[in-house]
Amino acid sequence: MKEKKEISLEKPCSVGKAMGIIKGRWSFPIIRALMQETLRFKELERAVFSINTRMLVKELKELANEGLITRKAYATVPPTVEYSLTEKGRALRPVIAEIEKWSANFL
Amino acid sequence: MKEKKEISLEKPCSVGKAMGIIKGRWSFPIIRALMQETLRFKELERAVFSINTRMLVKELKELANEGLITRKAYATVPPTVEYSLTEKGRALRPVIAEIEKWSANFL
DNA sequence: CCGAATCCTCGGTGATACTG
DNA sequence: CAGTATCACCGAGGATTCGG
Repeated sequence: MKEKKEISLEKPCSVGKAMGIIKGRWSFPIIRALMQETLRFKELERAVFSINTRMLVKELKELANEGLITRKAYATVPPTVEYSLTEKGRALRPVIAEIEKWSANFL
Repeated sequence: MKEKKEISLEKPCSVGKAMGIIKGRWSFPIIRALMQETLRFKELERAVFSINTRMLVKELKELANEGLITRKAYATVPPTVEYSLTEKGRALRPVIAEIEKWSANFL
């Protein structure tokens, strides 16, 4: 199923694979929003400015698939679903920190 | 000129702008190749595995435009063009380092 | 050797309406 | 509230050829 292309993005230097995961337009914004606290779907939709439902769903699914976030659904009415970062996801904090540092210095 | 869309990618958190620069599929591979040494066009084409001419030209232009790399042409025959990182470009080293660290731990 | 110029494909993204 | 379902678009990316 899916059978992604998985051509060698470059030398075997691991950065390529990582970028393959966090390359999306919304990956970092979402991760960043969850970095502070667990959020529900609607809260995320508001927190990540200008994203729409479809993209949010899609990204959340991908991120969950990569093991960066956890989806927890409660059988309440109305439904409640909470998203939070996994260890793997939280481990991206230093990466984001470095990017922000770079942005601050050169942008 | 150009007048990029520049809609607010997310909250004003700077990560968005940075990602806008390094999001391309080839940005990091190229930067990484140049991190070690100055390279000529053809050398780059070989160093960045599986890239093609057009993409290399395009990316180099964009990166030069963003001030990440420097293009230096010599009027020799045959022509010689060397690309090297600027300060701004080299400053991405810690970012890449963090990504590699993350990759090593979680991929 | 170093690109510029074309043509084309495909997936990421967006808007909107609908459902459990 | 938390998604699914469709339709449509645009630009990044690729293959190839041509020029200085």
